[in-house]
Amino acid sequence: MAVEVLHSTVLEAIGAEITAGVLPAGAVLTLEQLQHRFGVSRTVARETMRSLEQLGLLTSRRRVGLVVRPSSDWMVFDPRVIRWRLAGPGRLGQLRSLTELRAAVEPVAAAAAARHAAPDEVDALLAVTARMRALGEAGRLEEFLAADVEFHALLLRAGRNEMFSALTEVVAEVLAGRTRHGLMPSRPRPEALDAHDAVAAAVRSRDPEAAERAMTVITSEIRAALGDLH
Amino acid sequence: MAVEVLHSTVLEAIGAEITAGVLPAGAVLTLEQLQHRFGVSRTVARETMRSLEQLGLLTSRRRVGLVVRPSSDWMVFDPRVIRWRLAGPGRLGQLRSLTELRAAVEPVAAAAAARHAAPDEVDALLAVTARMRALGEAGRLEEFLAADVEFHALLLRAGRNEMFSALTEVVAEVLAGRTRHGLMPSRPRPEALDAHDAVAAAVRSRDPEAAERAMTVITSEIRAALGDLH
DNA sequence: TCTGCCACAAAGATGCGACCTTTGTAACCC
DNA sequence: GGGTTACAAAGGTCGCATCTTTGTGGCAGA
Repeated sequence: MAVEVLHSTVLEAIGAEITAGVLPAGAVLTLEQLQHRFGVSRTVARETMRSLEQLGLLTSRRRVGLVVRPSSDWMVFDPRVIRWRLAGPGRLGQLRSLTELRAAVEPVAAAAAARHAAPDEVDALLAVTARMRALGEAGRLEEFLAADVEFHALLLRAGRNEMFSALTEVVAEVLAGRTRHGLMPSRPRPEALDAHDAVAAAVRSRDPEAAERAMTVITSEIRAALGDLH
Repeated sequence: MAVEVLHSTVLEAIGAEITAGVLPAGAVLTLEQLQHRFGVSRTVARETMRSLEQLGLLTSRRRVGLVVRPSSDWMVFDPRVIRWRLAGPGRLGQLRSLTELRAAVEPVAAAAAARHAAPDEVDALLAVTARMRALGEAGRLEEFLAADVEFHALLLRAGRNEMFSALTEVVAEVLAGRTRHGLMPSRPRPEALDAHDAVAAAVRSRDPEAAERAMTVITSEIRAALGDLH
């Protein structure tokens, strides 16, 4: 029997319920409820509670129980929270927020990459853009997505800023969520492919301003695709 | 006796040690060690482990123990991790990363605020800038810091983007860290005060571009103060 | 001697039930 | 009516027991 995933099972269930709004802010749970509902021991219930507490989804108060916190307190940068929200009803709003964040960070990260990327990172970047073009033109969306994620991950890491690097998972979730929820054209637009090439080229020629501009093209296009008011 | 902070006591201790590098990546702890070292029960040790695991500071593996993870896996957006790192040896590097992040996000957030701020938020923003000026010119750094934090918090929230809002704590930690670690002038520079006023004014007149420009002045000044190469 | 398989033990994962501490609340007294 | 007190509910901590996984060393065979 898969005895070991108990904690994460409960965590996933409750986490999804809270982020989806099934358990609204102010709702109260108790450890005992968790124990009975999932048939787990107090130990597991407590660990789950701690996890949820860390994610800002609830607070535990003596004599009261586990109180669900308002969404403004959630740790929205946590990949799990992002995944839950992208899977729930607030999907579009979440995608919009994340896209706006990307639009802010990625151009600056691209500029940083142009300054700090190591030679092998530049090579990798160029290789990925070539792969993206091939896969994109072939209409192999699944693999294109993977290459796209790799491109942005490489770029974020190349900037030598741990905060930017940490956004890799966020960007990956956004890209995957966009594809999964049918917000992508059946075939990547040539302009998008060109823009990715331009970013890689700017990084190779160590031109931060050009990298920033090229990345802005990508992000603003995505914003437009989401129907952002701008 | 304050019996209830056990969990957070252990968490703070181990978290600080890992982020400070006292416990390097690959170091191994066991639950039993934690129990003995802090005189706590297995329950508390386990909850602490889960917390640290969530923060990406370690992973637990059967038959091995609790293995410290490399810094690239840490959840560097978590306020606790940020605080620990700002208190440890990596302080300056951390401050630089965070500042670069702010430089990327805050101008865009300011533009968003100019688009979406509610009237009472505009009022609050103007009130805070006035307060900042008064406190700054009076040299009351402690209270100035609080007002500064409030200014940026208001602005980030006014943009109606939960991801930006979530960075409030990050910015607060940076500002507090800067003051605490003596990286602030004994009296805020007039240019900085003017720039804050300009941001608030741009938000009031609903001018996103002006807000973005004014905020860029603030962030690039801070970057310069940190000796960033740009 | 080298290779591969197996048994053992270490350490986490889960479960139980007990007792302690805090704190909301309602009954009670002035 | 207001303040005080006693009760109980729910989390906080503890210790121990059992189960499961998995690294490792030893033994056997080639």
